[in-house]
Amino acid sequence: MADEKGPGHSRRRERSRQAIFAATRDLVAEGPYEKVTVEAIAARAGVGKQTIYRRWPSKSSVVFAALLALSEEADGQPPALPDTGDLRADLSLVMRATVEEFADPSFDRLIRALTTEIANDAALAAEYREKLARPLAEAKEARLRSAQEAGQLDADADLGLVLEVLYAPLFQRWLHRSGPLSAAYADSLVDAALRAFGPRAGVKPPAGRTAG
Amino acid sequence: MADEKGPGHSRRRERSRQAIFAATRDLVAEGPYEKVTVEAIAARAGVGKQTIYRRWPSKSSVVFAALLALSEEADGQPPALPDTGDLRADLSLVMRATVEEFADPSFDRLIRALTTEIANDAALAAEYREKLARPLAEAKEARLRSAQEAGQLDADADLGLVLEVLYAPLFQRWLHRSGPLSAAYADSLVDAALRAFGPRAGVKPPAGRTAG
Amino acid sequence: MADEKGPGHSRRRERSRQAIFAATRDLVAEGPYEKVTVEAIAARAGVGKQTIYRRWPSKSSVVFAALLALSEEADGQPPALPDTGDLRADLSLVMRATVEEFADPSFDRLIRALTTEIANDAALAAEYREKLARPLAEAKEARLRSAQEAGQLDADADLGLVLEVLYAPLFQRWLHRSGPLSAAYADSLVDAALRAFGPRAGVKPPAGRTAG
Amino acid sequence: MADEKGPGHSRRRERSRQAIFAATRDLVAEGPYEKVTVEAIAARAGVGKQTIYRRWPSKSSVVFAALLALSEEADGQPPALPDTGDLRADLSLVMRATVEEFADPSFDRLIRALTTEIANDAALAAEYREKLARPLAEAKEARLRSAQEAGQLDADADLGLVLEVLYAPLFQRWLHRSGPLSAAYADSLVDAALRAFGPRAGVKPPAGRTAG
DNA sequence: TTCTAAACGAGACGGTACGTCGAGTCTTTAG
DNA sequence: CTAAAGACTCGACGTACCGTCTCGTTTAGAA
Repeated sequence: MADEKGPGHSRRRERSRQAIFAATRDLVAEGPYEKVTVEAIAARAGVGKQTIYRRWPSKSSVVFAALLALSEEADGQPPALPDTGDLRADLSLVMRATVEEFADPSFDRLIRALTTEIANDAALAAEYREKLARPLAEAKEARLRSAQEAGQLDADADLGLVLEVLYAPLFQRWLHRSGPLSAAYADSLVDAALRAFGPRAGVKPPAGRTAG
Repeated sequence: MADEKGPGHSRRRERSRQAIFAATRDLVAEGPYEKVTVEAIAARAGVGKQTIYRRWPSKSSVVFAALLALSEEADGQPPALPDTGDLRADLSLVMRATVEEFADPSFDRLIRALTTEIANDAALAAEYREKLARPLAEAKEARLRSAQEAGQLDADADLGLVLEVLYAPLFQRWLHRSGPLSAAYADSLVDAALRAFGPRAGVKPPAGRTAG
Repeated sequence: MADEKGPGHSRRRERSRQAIFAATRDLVAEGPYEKVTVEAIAARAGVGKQTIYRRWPSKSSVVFAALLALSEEADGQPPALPDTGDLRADLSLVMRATVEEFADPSFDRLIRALTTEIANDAALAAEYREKLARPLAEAKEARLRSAQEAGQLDADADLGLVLEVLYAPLFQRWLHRSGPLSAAYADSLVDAALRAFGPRAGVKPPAGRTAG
Repeated sequence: MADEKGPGHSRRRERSRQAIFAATRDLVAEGPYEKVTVEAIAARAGVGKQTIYRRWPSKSSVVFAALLALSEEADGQPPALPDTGDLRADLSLVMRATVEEFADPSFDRLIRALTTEIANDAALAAEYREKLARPLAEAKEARLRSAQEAGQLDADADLGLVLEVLYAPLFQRWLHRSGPLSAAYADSLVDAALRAFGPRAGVKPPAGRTAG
């Protein structure tokens, strides 16, 4: 599964790989996306263009791989969300953190680049879902499942849908710059989600709570 | 209201304008977005490149203008949503229609191009919100307000937020191809929105409905 | 002979004609020839492009006409060369004057432009010969004929050839910048021509000089 | 002597260089000079435009280099003129050959293009003198010097001037199309030059002929 | 003096070529 | 035997002019 190159050119290989990723990330974070060219990446990484094309088929792929690696570095362990038992508080915390991430210009540019590449390339989109979106979604769903089991969410709730109702409005506002991204906005989305998917009073009492 | 070009080779001007828009739309709808070049547009429109650059500063602008014009043609009158009095049914209808639009490959490519251009150009994004998104949002909010007045939505509901909860998940699924866009999905979003923003049972009974 | 325009918008016509010529000459004299464009001429002359194209078929023609007009202005009367009776002195004077003309940067650029246009356009070349070169050559030949009759040139000398031997080396040096254009050089050409075409000693004694 | 490019993709480089030169020469020889565009050269050579611009700064330079290369190919050895001992005959031969060259339409266009480029670009003119004109002039002067030593030319004659008197009239007639280029014309130039620069009878008897 | 028709200035138009840039490929040389 | 270096083909970029084509606007002469 690992790279496991027979001889030991591994060192060099890995060094240039990291240099390419770093250069890519810096360029994306720094400036306008049209300045992110393969030539600029190669130059900044101190690498030949062919060393890039040997490994990735297109600029999109490099950018994508660089951002993917970014999140993989951070995630030695799978991402986990806080679980204090207070679903509303935990969700609010996470949503507010997301809002703040989007406010960082570097992060903004990084994600905007990623989104742009993904939007027009179905293969990349699939890889994105597999390697980035899904693990994150699973971590989030885990927290929701815990809440569901604790009767804080409707037993029938589709947890994927809950996540969409929470995050998609945030994402869309950010992408289209169609409104302010504030803590209050984050909370209002948490409120809406909890109203939509919270326990339905009197109708479906949480399992195992029969003896009120 | 009309073009009313004071002086002008108005005929020619308008003809080439339409040709440019048509060519742009065709190219975007037909094929991969990287084939949509200013040269291709000019060639297909039977127009000099300069005629394009004289009017728009960038490819983004032309594409945007072409799609904008598309919607302006359709909208002699402001868009209006069905209002049968049955909010759930009306929303379901509209959401299902949206789902179907996204299923059309031409429309898909059109909107994907628009989204991509907008994502990386704040000025274009502003124009998009002003000229395309807002009128549509207002029409939708009008329908929701009618429902609110009829007590089918909570009186305190932020109608913009309701729209986001309805549409953003749909949009995100489509953009990221992260799940099927089906009628059932549309309905589940309507359900969620109505649970989140429907009248709060027993708390705020709809005005004037005391005598059931 | 004259333009014989049916009606007579002559004043305006003539004004713009002069403006075009002046603008053309200024542009040619000022700067690099590639900056001499029809658009630049029209702009500087305060004239529409069509006013130029209505009268001349190409940039070459305008430039040519402008320079032609320049020499026609000067030449109310046909050009005449000094005839003091001393052929060597007269030729030296004229050749030295030519050398000095070529030293003037404006004149240099003017003639260089003219030469360039003429070299690649046989029709223009014909017009040049007819309207500019021939009258000048005839004036010069007249002076030579006078000398011939005075026995200062061989009676059989081809006067056209004499002029070529005098002027062509000068012209070529100037065109190719292949050597200094000096008064001494002018004189050495006069010497050579006189040696080549002067009276052949003892063979054909000048008429009427029998009694030395 | 060789290009000696430190590193080098020499094979490819040389192949494309030759292709560019061939294409340029063909285009110049074939047709009107305004059809000789960098794009046309690149297309015909099967080469990217950038490969041309990487090596030469302007169309002029390419054309010049192509024609220069043409003459360098021919001249493995330095050019030499016939020396039969009979100066008049040798000059007549060479001048007549020149006249015939100018009669060839391809050669005519080639030289006309070269002349045009050179006339308006002092740097190119310098290179032309250095690399094309001078070697040729030196070969011709060598022949004249031989004649001078044999007493067939005046000992004081400026050989450069002799060449100018011989060739400049020919060149000018050709450039301006101001008269027929014939064998007779060539001979009349030889006659004139020999009269102008031949031994001055009785004044300076040729060296080494003391014992007349 | 008013009317009429040409020529006019202005400048947009369909084009061609410019010279530059970047994508992705290919080749050479150094390590 | 891989990687840096960088030249290569290709094709789009955005600009400059070409020569053509309307547009109103003078303007001079005829009515």
